Amino acid sequence: MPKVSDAHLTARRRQILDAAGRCFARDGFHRTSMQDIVHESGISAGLVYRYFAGKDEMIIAIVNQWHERRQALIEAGQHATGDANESRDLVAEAYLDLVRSIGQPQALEDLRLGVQVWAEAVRTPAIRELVRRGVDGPRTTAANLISRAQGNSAVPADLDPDALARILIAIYQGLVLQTVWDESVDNDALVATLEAILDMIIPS
Amino acid sequence: MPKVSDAHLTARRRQILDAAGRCFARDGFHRTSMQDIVHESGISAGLVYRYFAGKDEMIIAIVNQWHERRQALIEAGQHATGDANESRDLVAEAYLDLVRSIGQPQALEDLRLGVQVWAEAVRTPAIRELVRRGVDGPRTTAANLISRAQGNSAVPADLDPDALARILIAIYQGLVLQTVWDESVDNDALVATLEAILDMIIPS
DNA sequence: TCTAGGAAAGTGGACGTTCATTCATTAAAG
DNA sequence: CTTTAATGAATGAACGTCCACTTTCCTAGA
Repeated sequence: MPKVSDAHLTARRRQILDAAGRCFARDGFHRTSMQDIVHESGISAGLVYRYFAGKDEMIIAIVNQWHERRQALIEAGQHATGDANESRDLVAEAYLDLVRSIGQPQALEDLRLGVQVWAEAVRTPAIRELVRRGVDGPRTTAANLISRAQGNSAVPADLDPDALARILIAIYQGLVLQTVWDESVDNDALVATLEAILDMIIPS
Repeated sequence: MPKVSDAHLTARRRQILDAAGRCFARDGFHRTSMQDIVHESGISAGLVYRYFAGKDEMIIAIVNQWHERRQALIEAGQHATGDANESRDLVAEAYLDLVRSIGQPQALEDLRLGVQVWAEAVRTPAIRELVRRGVDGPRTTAANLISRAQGNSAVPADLDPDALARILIAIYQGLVLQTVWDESVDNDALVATLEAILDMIIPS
């Protein structure tokens, strides 16, 4: 059948999604018009609707893509050992790497997009579910690790594993906000201090 | 001059602002139409423009109001001692009270609004300045307190005061996000765990 | 190897709707 | 009776989406 290659189709889809991502990061989901995305992508208006049913579907796709990237970032930090029973040091280092990545200039656009996703999750149930699922995995992993460490008496027993996991994630989220508002935040100092704190409450 | 009382004017202004706040918390700034606010407030469209030059000015007013409320919340937690040189326990308790307030059901709408403010700050320079200013005060206060505590050797010297202050604020911000996404988050466990952590890194 | 035909890729102006804002007008207060 | 508060239909711009149309590419028949 006369079609174009599959590679071309996925490339076009990515072309649109990348443009949409840039627009959404810059202006938010609802201050970005379809025309904006059309201009940014260099593609005609009509064609966009061959790849996405509408703006809402594009937003969902962007949110999915964002969480996939986040997941990849977390897994990359674990140095690809493939070990399901991660050690404390491995997970802690992956966490610190994640916090370190906040300070990289090339990550800024991605972080800005993330903040828009977080705000949209407040309003749209489908996106809220995606965000929750994206956070659930890392949280459960961390909580299990902390729980195990408590068994070894390495972590004080009065710390609730799930609560502590939530707090660690909260630190990441809050630092993303502060960095996005003020690029001059000293990320190195944050990481060093966070490392010191981790050593105090979850010694290896 | 034939006018209505000043009290009436400020009441009307608040009537509009309250309605706008409810709409913005529910739908975000840019999915809320002026018609929505008009309906929610029970006031005619034209009258709104006697009190606010336009939608943008209303958003600014809402952001200001939000930070004033936050400031009041923080000061209320310090039990009105009026002491400029706050003690560690006083500030720590104010901080924990602030985190505790996240769990109060009647605060949810306010938190949802806050998340919208944070996202808008990414895009709009004027709002970003307001948000930064709102965070700067508490951060400086906390950093100074930590710095003083380090002088007394109560806090490890390898913790950067400003970084630690940022992390504490980040915890608040992240927990707001998580609570807004999932009301069933166990706030009591969070506060208890956070209290234990505070005792470890900033002993009194 | 060449070419006609069909199917999908791609275009961009048109469409109905919704938006923020205005203004001619009425109601009410002093 | 003058001044201001208050109304809400009107306005034009901008929005998301659609669709009639053109271009491009693959296949089939010679």
